[in-house]
Amino acid sequence: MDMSLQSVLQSRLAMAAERAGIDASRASVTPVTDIRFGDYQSNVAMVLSKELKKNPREVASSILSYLEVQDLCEPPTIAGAGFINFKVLNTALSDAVNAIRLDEQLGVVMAPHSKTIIIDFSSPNVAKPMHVGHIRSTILGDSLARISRHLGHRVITDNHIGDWGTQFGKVIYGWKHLLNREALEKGPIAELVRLYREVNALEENDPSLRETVRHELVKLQQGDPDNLKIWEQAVALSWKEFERLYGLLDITFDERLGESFYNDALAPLVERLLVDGTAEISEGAVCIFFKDNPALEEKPCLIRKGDGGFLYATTDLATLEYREKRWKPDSVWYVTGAPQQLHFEQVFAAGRRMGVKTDLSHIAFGSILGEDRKMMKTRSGENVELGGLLAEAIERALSVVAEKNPDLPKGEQEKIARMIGLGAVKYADLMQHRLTDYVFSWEKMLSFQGNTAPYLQNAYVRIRSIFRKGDSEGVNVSLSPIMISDPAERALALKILKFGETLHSVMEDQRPNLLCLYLYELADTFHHFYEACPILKSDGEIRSSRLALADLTAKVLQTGLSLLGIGVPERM
RNA sequence: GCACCCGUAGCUCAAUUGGAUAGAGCGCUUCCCUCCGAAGGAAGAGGUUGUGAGUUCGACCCUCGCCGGGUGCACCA
Repeated sequence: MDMSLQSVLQSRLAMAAERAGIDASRASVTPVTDIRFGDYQSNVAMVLSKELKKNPREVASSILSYLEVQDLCEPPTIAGAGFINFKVLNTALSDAVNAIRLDEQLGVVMAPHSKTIIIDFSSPNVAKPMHVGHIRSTILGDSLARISRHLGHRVITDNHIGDWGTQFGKVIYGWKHLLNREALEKGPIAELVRLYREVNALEENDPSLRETVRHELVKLQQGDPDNLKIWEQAVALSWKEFERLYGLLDITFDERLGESFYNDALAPLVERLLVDGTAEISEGAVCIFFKDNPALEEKPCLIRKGDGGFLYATTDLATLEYREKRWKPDSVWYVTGAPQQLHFEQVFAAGRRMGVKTDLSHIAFGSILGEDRKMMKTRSGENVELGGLLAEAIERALSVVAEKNPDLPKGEQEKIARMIGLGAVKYADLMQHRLTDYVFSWEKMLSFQGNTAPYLQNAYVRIRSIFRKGDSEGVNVSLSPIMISDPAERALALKILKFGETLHSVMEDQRPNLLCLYLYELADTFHHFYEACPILKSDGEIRSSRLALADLTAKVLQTGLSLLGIGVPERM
């Protein structure tokens, strides 16, 4: 499968335009906005009429006079201001859907140039629990990685965890004086957090302690063996808990190079930039100024503090250099929240100053809000922990499954509940435009109605149940060629053909919400088909054709959801 | 003060990147289970796309000015 129906029409149109002596490079064909106009439409004539200084309808008609598509559709028409409309023949539509059925990629065309893309996401902090703040980065980053890979790109996912912060002064002091071994084994991160808080409180009461705690941090940074050992254990214990959550979410990383990995590179990097004149000292700090960039003119990028310490940006630049050298990427995507935009503008500008040519993107996203429309927090004002949140999602899903399907064995109910609960959390996040803040609502994300994961999973389950039913009743459920004739079949077939294009449009702006929208429309279109066209109750070729169409729909649903990191159960 | 993001139906959000009469879900009003899962479907009400100009065949989308909300802005990450 190398050409979709849409792209065939597009290239025919381009050929016709060329013969008409018109620049054909921008000839594009898209699905119609309204079924009354046919199946596909093109607005080339209107786009080009401006520069040709001709009437758009005239341009359209001159293109049409050279257009040969009689094997694919009815004679194209000119409508409105100069749209060219296509109504695909049932035979051509049937052929196109049958081709997709036999294609492992379901009609998805590989990206013409495979790129190396590094995706930097999730990045929790050691000795702290993962919380809602990490949800979007983790889910969005994972989905983008899956989609990029599916389109044939070489993807490197890297979890740049915060394993080298100032918090370690407190953690180490606490470890030495206040550690509860038993608690550490039961819940490592909870115990590390307790140590951190307790030391914090002690410092409040006894400011003289502050110096001692700071000294523990300095010792760590200077390589003190005892402190290093404590640090290593804290990192390892934290990783264990992170991995449990990633396992639950079915998310993996190719690399896990945290901030500490770049420690040794920081001092030489700053020195080098000072020597070659990229950076300069200002008010005691080492800065990179951007005098040629009006937006950043007064926003220098600080890479070393007055006291000699390094900053967030320093590590990011060292990381960027390392990645350049090791992977020679075409793109690096940083999946972090919108508030960090200025920071990345500075880092990217500094990177370019250092000669980095790679395409660097900040894949920004909005915040998760509580029902009160303020940043989501617990009642006591703390961050909501991811582990607890996922557990609650599964628990809520389980009670729904147990209620609706009490006959299923307990073990299967739990398995299904995991898919529904985790799918709901992921989908609620991904279905929205990434830049808008979104309001977290259990009720909405777990609803079986509307644009939710459970609704889509249910559409899949419903199709599977047709086959189970057919099997049990001895109906022949073998699949034979799809023959499109009914309007509901046409609509479903056209929607299925749109799958590949949708994935490419997601990549244009890193927006999985377009895939969510597509899958929802697909499920919706299937339900129309399901109402209008009896499947098991029809006979012969029509039944096997409709079964095949339903089966193909299920495959696209399953594949699409898997690209969002969401699984489908066989029943629910 | 400056910069960035966002203002779309009562609520939560879309809109194929400048295309045809701005679409869904929730909620509301009516219908449809002797019929493949009603966990579904059909129909209806609901809009000056914050606001005022501009650009053009055509604007939710692009430009400029306002209004309202959020976030960030030199030694945290």
